[in-house]
Order: sequence, then C-alpha cells, then structure tokens
Amino acid sequence: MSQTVRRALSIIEFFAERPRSLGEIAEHLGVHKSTALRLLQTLERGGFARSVDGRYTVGFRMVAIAHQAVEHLELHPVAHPHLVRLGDRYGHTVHLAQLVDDEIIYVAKVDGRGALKMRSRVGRAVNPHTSGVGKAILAHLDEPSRDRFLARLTYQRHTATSITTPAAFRQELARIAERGWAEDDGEFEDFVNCVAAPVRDARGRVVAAASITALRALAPLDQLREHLPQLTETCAAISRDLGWTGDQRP
Amino acid sequence: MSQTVRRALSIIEFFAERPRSLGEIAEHLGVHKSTALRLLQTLERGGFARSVDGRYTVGFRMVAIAHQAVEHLELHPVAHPHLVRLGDRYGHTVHLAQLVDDEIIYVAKVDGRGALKMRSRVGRAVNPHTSGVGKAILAHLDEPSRDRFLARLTYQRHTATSITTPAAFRQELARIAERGWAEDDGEFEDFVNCVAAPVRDARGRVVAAASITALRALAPLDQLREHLPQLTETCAAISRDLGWTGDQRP
DNA sequence: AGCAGTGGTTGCAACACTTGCAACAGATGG
DNA sequence: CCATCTGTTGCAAGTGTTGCAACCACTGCT
Repeated sequence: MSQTVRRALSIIEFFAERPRSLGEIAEHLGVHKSTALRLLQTLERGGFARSVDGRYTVGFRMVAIAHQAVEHLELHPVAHPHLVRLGDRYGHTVHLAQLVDDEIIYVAKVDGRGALKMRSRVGRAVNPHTSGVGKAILAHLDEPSRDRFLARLTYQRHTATSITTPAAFRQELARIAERGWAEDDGEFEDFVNCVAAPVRDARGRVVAAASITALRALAPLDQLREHLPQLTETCAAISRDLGWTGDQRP
Repeated sequence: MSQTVRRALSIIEFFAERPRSLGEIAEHLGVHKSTALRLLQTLERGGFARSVDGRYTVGFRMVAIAHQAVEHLELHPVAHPHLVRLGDRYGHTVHLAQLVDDEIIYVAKVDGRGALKMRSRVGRAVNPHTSGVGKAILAHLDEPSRDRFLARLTYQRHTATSITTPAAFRQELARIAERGWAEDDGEFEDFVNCVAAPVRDARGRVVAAASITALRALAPLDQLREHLPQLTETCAAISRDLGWTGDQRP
C-alpha cells in the first residue's frame, strides 16, 4: 500500500464534501502544508483537482472519466431510454441498480418531476435490506450468491418498518421471488416508498433491478403498485435488449 | 510534484479507456509489476479502482464522488428539470455547458430519442470555436474575459464549415451577440448541427449556454431554428431561477 | 500604515517510503 | 504438463518524499 497515494485519495475524499483550503487539507492529513500543496499540485495537473480562489475541489478530468466509466457499464446505455420513458410517464423518480461484484450499485437515475430530489446517487452502493431494488435482486439471485451476500448483511434498523432479522428477511425474499416484484414500505426513510422489479441478462440471471420511487405523501404504496404492469414491462424490455428470450429461468 | 501520485493518476487514465491487466499497467508505467500492484491495491482499497477477473477498471467510489461534484455545481440542479422538459418536447439531444475558470465544460446532457448518441460527455471541455454553446457563451462574455479566452484558441479545422481565423470568429461572435443566439452548422462534425442560447446568472453575466443538437439528416438547421423560441425561453427560465431579473445586461 | 492571517513557493538535509528483484503459489489454457 | 499470467512476500538500496524555515503576495482588520 502506498502512503502517498493513500494521502492523495484522502485529499480527494475530503474536498469532495465541499471545497477546502490548503490549510484545512494539510491539517486533515496531519502533514505539513508544503507536503499537502505538492500533492494538490499533482492532482491539479492531472485534472483531478481544481482550485478556485484558494480552495480546492473535484477536477473535471475526474468527472469525465467517471461518466465514461458508467457509460461503459454495458447495462447503462441499454436501460437508460427505457427508464426515461418510465420516468416520463408518471413523473416519479426511477432507479436502476446493478449487481456488480458483491455490491449493488445505482447505475442510472431519472429524477422525478417533484421539487424534492432523492438522496440516492449514481455510483453509490444500495442498502440491500432496506431498498426495493436491493430486495428485488437478492430475491431472484441464485442460492450460493444470495447466501454469500446475506452473510455480509448487518440488518441495521433505519425506520419502524425496516426488516432487522435474517429470518424475516429470508421470508420477505421468498415472497418477493414468488410474486416477481419487491416493494420498500418506508424501510429506509419512512416518508419514501417504492416498487421494484428485476432485470435479467441473456442467460436469464438477475443482474439488476429497476424501481419507481416516490414520497409517500405524493404517491402511497397502493398507488405505486398500480404502475407495476408498466414497471415489469420496462424491466422485461431491458432484459430483451440484453438478449433474454425468456426461455431459461435458472 | 509527486511521482507516486502522478503514476497513480496515470493508471486511472489508462484503465479508464478499457479494463487493463496488471502486466499492461506495469508496462505502461514502465515499472515493475509489484510496484504497479501496490499502487493498484491502494486505489482499489480507496474505491478508485476495482478488479474483475484479473483486469482493473474505474471504481465506484470515484463515480459517486464525480456525480456528487456535478450536482454541487450550483448550475446543474437548477437547470436540469428545464433541460429535460426541452428534450422531451422535441426528442433531440440537449446540452448545458458552463463557463468555469477559463474553460467551458458540459455539465448536463439529455439524450435525444434517436438511436445514435452524441459523443459529448458531462465533465468534458467544449471545443469553443466549433460548438453552439461555446460560441453562445463567448459572444456574450465581457470584453476582457473574451479576449483572454480567444488568445488561447487554436482554430483547428474539423470540417468544411469550421471557422479557422480569429477575424472571422470575432465577426461571428458579433453577429451572435446581436441576435442573441448561436448555431453550429456542422462545424465540428459535418453531420451534426445545433442551435444554442446563453444563460445568465443573478448579476446578468453569461455563465452558461444550452443547446438543441441533432443529426442534420434528422433535423436540418432551419428546422432547429424553429425551436429557438422554446430554447430561449428555457434559457430565460434557468436564468430566472438563478436570480436574474432581466434588469442588468452588462 | 501596520499587522495578523492566509495561500503559495523554494532549497535543503534527513530519512521514510518506494522500488526492483527474486522466488514462489495458484490459476488458466493450449 | 509446460507456459504464462496474476498475486504475494521479504529485503536491500536509494530515490523520492517530507518537514522545516524563510520568504513573497495578498486580504482584511484595526
């Protein structure tokens, strides 16, 4: 492990929260300001940092690389048009989360027409046991992968409806697998609910899930459920674009 | 400047193009594979790299930070809903580019409904002399800033219609400033054209521009011009949301 | 005007950290 | 079963990093 690189990444994490001055950064790292400055200059020359009146923040080279990376995730370009159509139709927020190496990551997001924005962010990991997309994916995963995943969960409680025991969660997953879709009844934030459905790749394996999310005050769960036909059709369309013929369901 | 950090950034640039193996990366840097591995492990632990079957690529921590950074650019959250509405209306690609420290950067993009995607990418710098947004911003910039900008331009020719001399470009900017909007008549790629209009901040200064872009075969320039009222209205709406009252126009 | 508090810069000496090496485990594939 | 690859480790050598001190330039305050 490289100390210097670790420090550089730590700087990026630090000024990503909000722009930071040289002094703040040096103090945060616990190094002399000249040391911090030399690291910052290297980041700046690479486009990973930029300075604006004495404060440093994320550089645009880094933004461009990250966007490119998402577009390279084979799922994103295929799914995005479908998600936009779904978002248009109801004006609610639409998410797509993908299973990628033992993590479930938001890879696309279409903001709803409401004034409030969901706090989710492309690139961030999903909370598996308190999200519609997380449960939709886990419920349809093959046995060994699911077990591996579940073993790492902590079942932290976020709201009154959060599922907090392995047994209850397995039961919930079984129910989801049976009916083919999942919901989040305010399990992460009590004023937010959603419905979610799985997306399959060419071999029929569940690799992602899409969801329609809304404030409970704006669209309670029973109203979101009415959109399930369109949601599952959207997921089916994405799956078809990925090459799934509906033949296999392992 | 830190050699180690420079190497780390170079690695990121390298595997951003496409996933790379340890051997490739070591060779690219001209270092021993154990050295490359140690840097990679540091990046991986920070979430800036991830490995998938022996090849490395961009990690999700980096994606999340970059998305956060764009959302923190005060312009993006304000403008995005307006751009989406504009994109919906005609089905063409909509861009927003922002002037930020001597560069013009794409900060939002709404893909059109066509099968082809524009090659632009959020986070990337705009080509100022061959793009609608670039010209729209430059034309409405204050004298000193514009001169500083123009001094750095190279006027590279991309297509037959590219403007390649400072004199012709200044003339074009004057015309744009007068009528209040710009166009790109296949000046970067001959099969793509667009119309663009400026966005002003609370103090009346032009800080960004929005454009409607389409394949010439799908929507030639004279057809795009018909959308100008909606485009300028969109830009005015964004400007209003930024606090512009229309009083000042420096 | 003077002062205190910033950010930014530089040369240098000391040494901590990085580097290359070599050797090996383990996986993969012709 | 050999060839080739990634991944890992301990170690010696020395290069690159670090802290320091002193400095300039700028800002805002008194």
